[in-house]
This record gives sequence, structure tokens and C-alpha cells, in this order.
Amino acid sequence: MAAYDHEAIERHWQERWEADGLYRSTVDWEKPKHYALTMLPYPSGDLHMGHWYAMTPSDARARVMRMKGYNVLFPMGFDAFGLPAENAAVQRNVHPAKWTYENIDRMRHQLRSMGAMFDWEREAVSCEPSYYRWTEWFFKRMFERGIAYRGEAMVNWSPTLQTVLANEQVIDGRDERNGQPVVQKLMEQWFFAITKYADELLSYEGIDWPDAIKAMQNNWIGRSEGAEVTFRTEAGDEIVVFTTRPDTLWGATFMVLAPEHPLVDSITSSDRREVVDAYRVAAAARSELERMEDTKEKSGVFTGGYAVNPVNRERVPVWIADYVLLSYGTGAIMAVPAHDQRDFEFARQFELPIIPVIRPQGAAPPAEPEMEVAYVGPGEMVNSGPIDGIETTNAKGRANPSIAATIDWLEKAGAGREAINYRLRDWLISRQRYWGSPIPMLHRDDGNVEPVADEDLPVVLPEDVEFEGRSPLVTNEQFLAAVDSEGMPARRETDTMDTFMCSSWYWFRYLSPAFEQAPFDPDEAAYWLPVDVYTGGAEHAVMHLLYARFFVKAMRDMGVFEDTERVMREHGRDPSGLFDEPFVVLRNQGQILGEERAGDRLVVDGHRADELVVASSIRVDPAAGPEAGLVVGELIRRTENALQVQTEGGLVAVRVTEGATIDIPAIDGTNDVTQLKHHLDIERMSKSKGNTVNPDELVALYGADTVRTHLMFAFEWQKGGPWDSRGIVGSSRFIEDVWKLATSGYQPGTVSEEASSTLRRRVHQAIVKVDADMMDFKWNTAVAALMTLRNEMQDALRAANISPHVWVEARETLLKLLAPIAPHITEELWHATGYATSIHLEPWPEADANIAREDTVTMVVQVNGKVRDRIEVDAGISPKDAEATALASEKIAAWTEGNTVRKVIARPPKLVNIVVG
RNA sequence: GCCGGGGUGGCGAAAUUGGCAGACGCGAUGGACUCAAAAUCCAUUGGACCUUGGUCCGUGCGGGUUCAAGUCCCGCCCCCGGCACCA
Repeated sequence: MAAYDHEAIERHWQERWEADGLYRSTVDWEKPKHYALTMLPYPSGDLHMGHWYAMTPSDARARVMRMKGYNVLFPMGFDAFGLPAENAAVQRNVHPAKWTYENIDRMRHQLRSMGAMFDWEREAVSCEPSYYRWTEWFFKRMFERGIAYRGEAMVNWSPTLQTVLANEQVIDGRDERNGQPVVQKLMEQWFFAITKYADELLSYEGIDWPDAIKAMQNNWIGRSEGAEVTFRTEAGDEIVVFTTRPDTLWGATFMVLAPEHPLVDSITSSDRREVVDAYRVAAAARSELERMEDTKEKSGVFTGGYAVNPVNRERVPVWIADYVLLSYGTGAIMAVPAHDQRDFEFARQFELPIIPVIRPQGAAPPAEPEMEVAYVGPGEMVNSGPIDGIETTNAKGRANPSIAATIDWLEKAGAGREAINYRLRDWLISRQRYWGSPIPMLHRDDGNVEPVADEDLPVVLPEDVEFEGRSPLVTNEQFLAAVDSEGMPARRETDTMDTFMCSSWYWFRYLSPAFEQAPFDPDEAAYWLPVDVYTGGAEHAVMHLLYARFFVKAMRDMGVFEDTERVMREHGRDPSGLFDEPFVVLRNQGQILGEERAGDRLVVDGHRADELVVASSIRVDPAAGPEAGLVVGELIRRTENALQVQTEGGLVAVRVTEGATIDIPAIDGTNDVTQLKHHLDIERMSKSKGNTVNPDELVALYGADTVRTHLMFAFEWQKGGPWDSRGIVGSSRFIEDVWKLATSGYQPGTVSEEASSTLRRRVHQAIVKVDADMMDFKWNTAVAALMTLRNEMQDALRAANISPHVWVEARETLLKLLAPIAPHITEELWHATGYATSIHLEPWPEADANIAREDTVTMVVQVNGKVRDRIEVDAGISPKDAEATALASEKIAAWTEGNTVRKVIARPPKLVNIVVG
């Protein structure tokens, strides 16, 4: 018997499958189709454990479906535009395209080593002009339908670099590269009107998605019913507020505007100007997340201005506070401190009046100044003029009598109207960057914008560019210069698109990546669409998955699927409802998290340049005191050559120049900046966090089959967890054992009928369990069931008392059930047994329920809920017999003696509980 | 802060959804084989107590419902993911 040589076997079969085109998927209307899709990776450089964890179970699932008789499409590609490529360009002087394509080459190679059944003929790469031509085309269609429009949004603005920074480039309100402050600034940009689809996105009809994902999307969309009410400043300007509780308008005692609200300037009185301006500057330095984070301590300032409450002509002071966000609602709120906890706390802190307008059922109205919390329950309206005495409930919107009455009153009085507000904001797709799909728009001399003509698509990114921080598109005259539809000079749009745009339609491009007449070939689409199973990380629960749903709905409404529908009808397939949602079944895996690690303690010398320290030398010294150098502390984060060091005085940004000396005593030879270890929390693996685990070494050591098996065995797939490489030997032993079992050349001794039928029963039980678990994405218990079968077969092999045909059935079933998880070794052993065709073309094993059934069961007998005996009983035992059997037990008698049996609960055949007392 | 998920042996985890807590593995301990080591095989392995057999305790913490709670309810603590320019 030859030893198991994983390296030779895996190489051989990967080459053979490729040569045979085993995984090529072609349209075949005679067979049922299955489109399996797993989220495409960003080409960050190396494939890490997280990719394997996400992809190999998806591959295994696709393989099971194939063995079940489906024609399976399982493609792969790269989401290739994005920020890391530009970081590399800015700081290492590598062109983003070069960096990206080199990474893709490496990752393609690594992906092949997984032994997955990807159909590489269908690969799509989003940064190729043949791909982004259609991303641009979709933008144009969106523009034509009024979905793409220009509007204003806040950006992280670096005044020193005169550029926009991504959220992850801002640490502690400062640019991570140069330590300079970052401010929030309004800028004109492109949006998609996803809010037009808000209501449709709240419905999940016809799709099987996890409840948690649906809940998160619902919360993200955040539909709320209420009213828009118009207040007027004393100067006569309108302030529109949205409120879900218009019925409490009579209790509104002040207003709060977002600090960026356009009316702040005009409403602020001269004596308050200085305070207000200072507050606005401070607010601009904080991100929305930071503003929402610390809500215990309210901050805000009075503008000195007043507005008039339209329901009672009361004069109310107007404040600004950063807990009111310009991007939510109208950026202004009316404050009813008596019945809203946040307003209540604000009022208490700044000593503003509180007027209760709801009397709780059968109680006196809350009295001032004794109130301790806002009253948010039901009751009856008081102090509220025309709606006095009307009941108020916990219902939302018009379903609440008091709200319905108020809306009617407001509409009649012309002071407001019923309104629905969404937390969901329109999708900001502009990025002030180079490495993204260009937005195919022209700015005409007359100030209008117009789209680039279809025949001029794609607008191609210029290759000859320099990177300093700002997008090179802004200064590239050759790129900028264009001619509009009337032959007049025009300038190109320099914003590029959010990469979520590229990943919102990629599974259509997989259908026909070389197709030139449209984004996808209708002949392919008619057969394969929609995606049957989509798998990917739960971190995409809201944004990517919501954008993808929006995109398909918009495509449907733009008529993009008309040809596809025609082809479907020609083949007798009914297209209705097939283009409302992109993914029929969605399952999320958890994440493989990186292990925790402390960062190196650095001693940095050099010189200060503004907020930044430019390093001339860096030494790693775990014992260094705080005075050992210019900057001393733990390395928290590193992006290329920009370091964040945690010193006693706070975070310090350090830039490592080319000539700087790096000294890491633990690593011999010349050290460089990439060898510095930065702090790692237990958190998701990603290249930018530097906590990835590379599977290549493990593949070299144990083989891809073992790595695949281990990833599926060691975690609950939907949950994930921190990576720990120790347990892999268990999976390795399992794979080795399968090799030994299948190559043992079983020779029976004295055959036992009982032992034979027991093994046969175990084999069929394994089929039931493995099949159910795999269909349900429970990979760890599927592998455990296969290991149990392995144990049974080892015992049988040793006893040599199994009839030969039972042994053969056991061996072949084990190989087939394992084939989706460990495709190479099972293929090798299948052929070694004498079969000439691939195991991956074999039909999936089917269990015989009669063979799988157990005749006897261990029945547990409890006394007062505690297990006191176990009795072997017939599996079909009646409740009466079960009870009698339990009461007849001697062990039970010892516990019931001297006590009255009050009750017997029989749940045959598993359990009987006797209650005594 | 808001939304979602989670917390079970020394470790990764199971538990047919209210019915034997710890399947399947890792690690550890003892033994076999070996000159020896590795590999392999056998046994034990949640904790405490006593006599072999058993008793009591045990699923983040505190309460509750139930014949029966890891599972359901109420209140708390901690960890992870997302929060709109990382993808």
C-alpha cells in the first residue's frame, strides 16, 4: 500500500480536471440549473484563511448539488478597484494597476490550489475596461432614469493635502499619514436615489434570507411615519422638521438644528455669533459616529434666535447641537422634553422649560419640576388646544388617534403634512479618487452636465499618472479635456465610483465576461438566473446586500432584462418575479478572526514636522522607558510607511522615510518597516489590519484536502472564530485514515451477520446525517459524522467480521460523502478502486430509511427530573409500556420507596420522568 | 450610542429546538510497541466527595416559568460584526 502523497495527488487531479474541463458549465436546458455564488475577493495580495473559510464550504455545497444532478455554475472573479491600491501607489510608488494585477495573478494561483470547482472561463475583473465599460453604462442608464443625481454630502477633508480622506484613513480626527487635523466639509457629489426603492426593499417576498439580515436591513432603511411641520423664524425663514409625534407639538419648548444647517448663520444673533461659530468648528472635527457615541453628556449652544410654534404661536428658542445630524430627516428637530428622553435630558442640562401634554390613563399629568424621566406611554392629550382629550396609544402613525387628529389639523391649517421618513439615505457613489470606475459625465461650459455618448464608453482611466495624495484625475489635462454633444469644449467628471457599484452587478458579468453587446448575454442569463445560493460574510449584511437588491430592481425597471425574458419564454420558462431579487437563498458565514497580539514597543528618533514625527531611526525595545527617544510606545497600526504609536501622551503619527534605519534585534540582517509588528485585537482578518493567516504553508504541509476539511470541521460555519492552527492534526489523521481504510484490501475472517447489518445501519445513518447537515451548511457536524463512520469502519476492519459487499458499500459511501469536502483524495481513491470516471460525476448516495432505523433505544428514566436509570427498550414502545418498564426498575424503586408517585410523564422511547413527593 | 450576533470542559465545539449536557476532534495523563524518538495502537480525561458503585455541583451573572431549562421569560455583565469613503 502506497503512502498518501497529498502533493502529487492534488497536483495531478487539478491538472487533470482542468484538462478534462470537468468544471466547465454550459447552458443545457435539458438539465435543472443551479447558480452557486460566493462573494468575490478584493485582490489584497495573498489569499488568507478567511477566503478559504468563505469559499471552500461554498464549493463543497456546489459539488453536492452537482452530484444531486444539477447543472452547476460556480464562478469566481475579483473586486479589483479600491483604496489599498492607491495607498501602495502613494507610499511605495507602484502604479495601482500593476499592484492590482500582480495580486490577482498570485491569488488566482492560490485559488486554484484550493481545488475548487470554479469555472475560470467565466472570470470577471472589475478594473478591466471591458468590465467597467458596463459599470459606466449602468450609471448612464441610472442618470437617464433620474436615479443618479448631484447633491451635497459631508466628506473628511484634509486642509493640508487639499483632498478627501476615507473614514479608515482618519484616526482620532486626524490624517493617519501626517497627523494633521481633518474637518467635515460639504461637497457636491453624485448620488443614487435608493430611497425611491425604500418601500420595496422592506419586502423579502420569495427569498430565503436569514432573519438577522432582514432585521438589519429593515433597521437600516428605518421607515418611520409622522409629519413634516413648518416652523418660522422671527425673520420669516421656514424651518421644516420631521417628527413621528406631531401630536406632542403643543409640548414643544425649543428647537435644535444640526450645526451645519443652512439657517444657522442667519438665525444666530450677533452676541451669540462667537459661541456658535466655535461650536460649529468643534462639531466639524467630529465624525457622525463620534457624535452619536457619547450621548450621556449633551452638548449644544443657543443661537440667540427664536422660531414660532405654528400650533400655538409660542416663541421657542433655537439651539444647535451635534446630536442632530444634517443627513437625517430635515436636519432640524422640534424638542418635546416632557415626552422624549433625549430632549428631556437636553432640557434638564440647559434648564429649558418642560410642558407635559399627555396624561397617563387614570393618573394626573406629569408635574413639573418633579419629572425625572420623559413620559412615553399612552394616555390622553392635555394642554393641546384642538386635540385636547383625544386618546393617544403606542401605535405609530395614523393608527394612533392623537397623531391622526393632529395631521388632519396641520393639513387644514397649512402648517404641515403627513410624511414618511427613512433613516436610509441616498447612496453616495462619488469618490474623489483615481482607482475606480470613471463616472461617464461631462461638465459643459454652460454649467450643465451631460452623459458621455454610449459609443464613447468606456471612459478609460489614464495610465500615465503621478500620485501625491490628490486624485491625479483632477490635474490630468489630457483626461479632463473633452467635447460635449454640441461640439463645445467640456471637462470630464473627475469623481470615480464607489467600488460597491462594481460589486452590485458582477454576477451578471460572470454569465458572459466577454460579451460586447450588453452587460450580459441573454441566452446565458435566461438559463442561469437568478442566483440560487449566495454565500458570504455577515459583515456585508447591510451595505453590499442592500445595494445589490436595489441594483437588480433598478435594472428590472430600466428594462435590462427584456431580452432575457424573451429567451426564457422561448424555452418555456416563466420569467415573472425572477428579476425582483438577485439572490434566492442567502447564507452568511461567520468570520475567521485574527489572533490577539501586542505590538512592538518602538523607540523612534527623528524630528517633528507639525503634527507628524519623521523618523530617522526606529528601534524595537520591549523594555524602553518613556524617555528613551523622541517617541516611545506600542505600535498600534501601520499603513505602508505610516505608523500610529501609542505613547503615554496619546497617539502619535510617525512617517518612516526611505533612509531611516530600522533595528529589530529579534530579526537578523537588515530590517525594514514591514517587519514591525503592530498591535492586533481579536478581529476580522484583513490585509489592512495585517492579521491574516496564509494557508499556503498549511497546504504544503498537509494538503488542500486536509485544510478544507479542517476549516469545515473546526468552526461553526455561521459563526466563525479566532484562528487556531493546533487542531488541524485531527483532520489530517482523519484524511490519512480514509486513505488507509480505502487501500486496506479488506479480507473478511469469520463473517458476523449482526456486525454486518450494524455497519450497514451506520452507513445509512451517516448518509442521512451528512446529507441533511450539508444542505443546511452545518459543515462541522457533517465532518464529525464522517469521522464517526471512520471509527466504525476501523473497528470493523480490525474485527474482520463484515461481509465483503457491506464493506464495499461502506467504503464507496464514505468516499462519495467526503468527495465535496476533500475532492482530490476521494478522486484518487475512487480511481484506485478501478473506476474510470470521476467520483464528482457520481450520483449522491441515498439513504434507505429501513436500513438506517434503530431497533432498540436507550430510554432514560428520571425521578423528579434527575436521571436515575437507563433501560434498553424497543424503539416502538408505547407510552403505557414505557411507564410500566420504568416503574418496574429496581433502581427507580429505591428512589420512589416511601414517596407517593404523583405524576408520570412518558415521552417514549427516549424518556420517562416520575414525579414523587 | 444604535442595530445584529454570541458567551457551554484546559482548547475548537455538539445537543433532533423544552427531554441523557459535553457527540466529533485537539491537548493532557497513563500504558503497549521501540535501544531510543517520531508515528501508530489501547485506556482515562467537566469539577468535588466517598469504598470498586454511587452522591452532589456544573452551560457568562442574578431572578423566574416548568414534571423537566444550555434551550423559554425578566434584569445585568462581557466579547464580536456593522454604523453609510476598508471591502
